Amino acid sequence: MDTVFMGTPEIAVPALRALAAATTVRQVVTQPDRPAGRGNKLHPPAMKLAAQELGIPVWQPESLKGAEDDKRLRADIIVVMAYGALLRQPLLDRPRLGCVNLHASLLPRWRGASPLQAAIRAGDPVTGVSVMRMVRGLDAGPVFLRRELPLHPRVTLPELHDAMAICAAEALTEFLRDPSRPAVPQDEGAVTICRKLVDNDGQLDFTRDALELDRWVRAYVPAPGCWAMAHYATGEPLRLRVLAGEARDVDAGTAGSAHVLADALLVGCGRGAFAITRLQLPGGKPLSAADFLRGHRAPVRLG
RNA sequence: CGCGGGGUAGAGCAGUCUGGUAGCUCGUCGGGCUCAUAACCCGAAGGUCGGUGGUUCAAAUCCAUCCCCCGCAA
Repeated sequence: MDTVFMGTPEIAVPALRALAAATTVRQVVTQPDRPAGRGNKLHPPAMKLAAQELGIPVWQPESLKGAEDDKRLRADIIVVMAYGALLRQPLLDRPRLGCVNLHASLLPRWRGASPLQAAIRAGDPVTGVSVMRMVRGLDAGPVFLRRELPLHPRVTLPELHDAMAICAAEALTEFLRDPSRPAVPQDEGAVTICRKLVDNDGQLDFTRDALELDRWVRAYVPAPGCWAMAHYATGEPLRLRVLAGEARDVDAGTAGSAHVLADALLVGCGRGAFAITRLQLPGGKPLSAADFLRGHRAPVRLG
């Protein structure tokens, strides 16, 4: 069977390997090299490097507009995961067995751009991968199969990311055993949406329950990252990046009031207290709270 | 040439503007106190101040250049 894989970031790489193991991948389509990082140098997407390693031709079109007839997209199935652009109807209609999307949630829960973060932040006990037929509309197609992935109580985004990448590869392998299987429409009444996250989504609100802060930090590290303004008795406030922490069942006063512990910066919350155990200052490296408190004065309030 | 922050003892920092004996907190080591301790007291070791060149009687500090780290924007 001839296939085409479309995807861009690291999380989709194992799925490409799974596809290459089960079919003949004629073409990998990924986003063009983009200026990124310090100095705005061009960086190739992770998928490009993986495809080159596998000896698969790479195509990086700026746009797929009018590319429906391109012979590089000739395939029995096109598999898409985190490609980074919408596919138009003529392309969706083209492959004999259709276009198949791998999505990192148990649809219809968490349609959209940040399903991993959404699952951790919501405290979902289980998430997973959905394999679906692509249709017009955001992650709205009928689902061929789901593969579950339990969420450990203290899981962080990078851990879930890596597990999800493997899970997606396994789900794709399972799907390829019978690509003609029936697909079940999603329950539109159960749809939840997670939009693309921006920097402001990471500003911690200490009037919330400490348990939510706990999930919030685990869900957003390292991107978009959680942060809070640190206010001092004197001087300018600083923006603190909060890299790790945990809810503690102690009384730490009003929401936002800060206290120095041996191993943490304890902040009062709307309910309970949140212990920041790892953080980063502007321009600095990540520090344990203990290291931070050694060389810096302690803030009196966060928020 | 996208914007900005930083490199000083094992760790985290101050000192740099205004050149003139290398400092703070913690850790480490030794000793003391204690039923005991991450507590407290006394003492010690540990740094070519990121590299190179320049200015100067004198450079962590001023100038030039290079290397490395971090954040933002994309």
